[in-house]
Amino acid sequence: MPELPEVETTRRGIETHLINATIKEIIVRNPRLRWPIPVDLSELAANQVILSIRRRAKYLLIELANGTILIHLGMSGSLRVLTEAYPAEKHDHVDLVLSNGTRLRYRDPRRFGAWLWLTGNPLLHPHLASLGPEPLGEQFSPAYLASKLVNKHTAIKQLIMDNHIVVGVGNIYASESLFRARIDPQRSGHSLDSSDISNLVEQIKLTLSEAIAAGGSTLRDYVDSDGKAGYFMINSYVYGRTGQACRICSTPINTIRQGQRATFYCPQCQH
DNA sequence: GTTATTTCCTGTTGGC
DNA sequence: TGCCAACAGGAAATAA
Repeated sequence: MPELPEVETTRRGIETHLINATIKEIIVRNPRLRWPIPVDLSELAANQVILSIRRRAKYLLIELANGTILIHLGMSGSLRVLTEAYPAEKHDHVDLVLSNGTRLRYRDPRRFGAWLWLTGNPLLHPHLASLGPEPLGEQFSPAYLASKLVNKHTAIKQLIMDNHIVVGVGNIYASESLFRARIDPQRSGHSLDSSDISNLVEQIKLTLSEAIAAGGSTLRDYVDSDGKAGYFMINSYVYGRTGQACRICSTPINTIRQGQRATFYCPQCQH
């Protein structure tokens, strides 16, 4: 399931193939994603030069002179670059075709993703305007997080997954970061002291940075790959390790549900 | 304003 | 072997 590191790795992987290229057409085989793909997407984008490929939270932004294509991978989406003909398979819903024949192919079995057309400043679009800061940016600091935790009785796990507070921390990295910071995911936001908060901010940044670095080395090939492009997983401390021994203290890892989501933690290490 | 719940979708897994 | 329920999950939409 693509989290921020996967999206950033994807951005880097496709950027070199798309930047400054001209779009010939966009072939939509199935428009039924999270929202319908605009019927006129292809004619809007045709003959436009790709100026940049940026990322905001888990959204990818393909910027053209007359607008922006916004892509979200949902939870099962992936993008590949094809430099030669390759038959589309069942869940290959979209091809963005360049004038040189190269294709950006979108696959998404669960169709939780999105392809939308934005005009004007994409960062002001309703989907992006109310998002919190990027976790790897300077704006996401201990002082900032502390300001967001005042009077918050919600569990810290759910707070760091709230896009209004900080973006890009999904279910996997929320559990991992809290383990690495030795913080019990069930603690309420306001119960964290400044030391906890500094530690948590640092571990979120480190965990995500390491995953991006790992993704760059393990998934460098986004060209003509055989369909597995997109996902990778860090060697987790707690995620998915229910009942297995904690890598630090050997206590069995525990699972609970918070807000309909699985949370994994070590009851011995995390307080 | 804040917080909790529901919804979107389908491939995979486990129980019977 | 087949059937079916449960599960996974980001984030918008809706409810409380």
